[in-house]
Amino acid sequence: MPRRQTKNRQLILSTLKESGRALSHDGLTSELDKQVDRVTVYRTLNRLVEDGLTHRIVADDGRQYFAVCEEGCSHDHEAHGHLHFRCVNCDRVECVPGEMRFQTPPGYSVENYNLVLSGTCATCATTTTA
Amino acid sequence: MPRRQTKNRQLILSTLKESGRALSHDGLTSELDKQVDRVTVYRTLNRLVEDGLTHRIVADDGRQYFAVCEEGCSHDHEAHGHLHFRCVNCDRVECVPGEMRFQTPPGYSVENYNLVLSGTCATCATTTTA
DNA sequence: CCACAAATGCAACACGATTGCAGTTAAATT
DNA sequence: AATTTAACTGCAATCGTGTTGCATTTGTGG
Repeated sequence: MPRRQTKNRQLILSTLKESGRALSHDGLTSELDKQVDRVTVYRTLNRLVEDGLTHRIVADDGRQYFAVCEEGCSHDHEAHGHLHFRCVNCDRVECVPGEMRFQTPPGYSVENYNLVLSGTCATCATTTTA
Repeated sequence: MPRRQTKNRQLILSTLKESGRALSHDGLTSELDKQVDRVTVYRTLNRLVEDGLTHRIVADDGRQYFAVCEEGCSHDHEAHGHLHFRCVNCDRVECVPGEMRFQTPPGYSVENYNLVLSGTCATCATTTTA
């Protein structure tokens, strides 16, 4: 039961890669010109995450965003320690440089990170009157 | 249009306080013995967050959890910089001591934090055979 | 005590995400 | 190259979390 190299899989992966940021299903399908079924997109993304080619970010709006794992991404599978920023105005999600330090209580094992900052990005700050 | 001190509000707040951790709507209503309407719980929690008495955590499962603001919680409103840990087994959410350092790109303004680690808590690690 | 707006409860809705299943297709095997 | 088989697709239906509209109830300030 190996994985297949389908058109959709490649299309979705390359779209994510080209975008250079994290896309929601929504944002992804709109870039895909709606040629792929909604469910297929969901399933394909889940497979990509399983395969370690993509990582999943659950943002503070409760939605999932997906981004390709950049080179040198030493973290395994679904676990990613880097920070993300989500603009509440344009809903774009990007990585932000940074690190975090924490002390997990004894006996606890951390398997996944989900670190999302939200606010206004530079583009929206200058564009909007607010 | 001031806020009212209703039975539900006090009940929910005290339940949260007694629990000592962050509860989901689900977990909250089950502790409430189902005497309060679902929607009322949602709305009451949102009000408590607005009033700064409670803070909202969107965990990596996409669900919202609520916890009372402990004393000395200097962060304002909905913004909270502390880390949370969610056990994937029992779904409990707790605060974990720690700090984080990050450099927001110039022009970006951070208004909210959402930092959730997930994994297995000490209790579940010893209880389950896994 | 009374008026008025806040809070409640019910129903209905919105939306993200998943599941079941029949039909399609990549890819391994001969 | 034809065959076979399991992965993948697409459609419909479903689930779960959270919200909204509206009539009714209930605090609370004057």
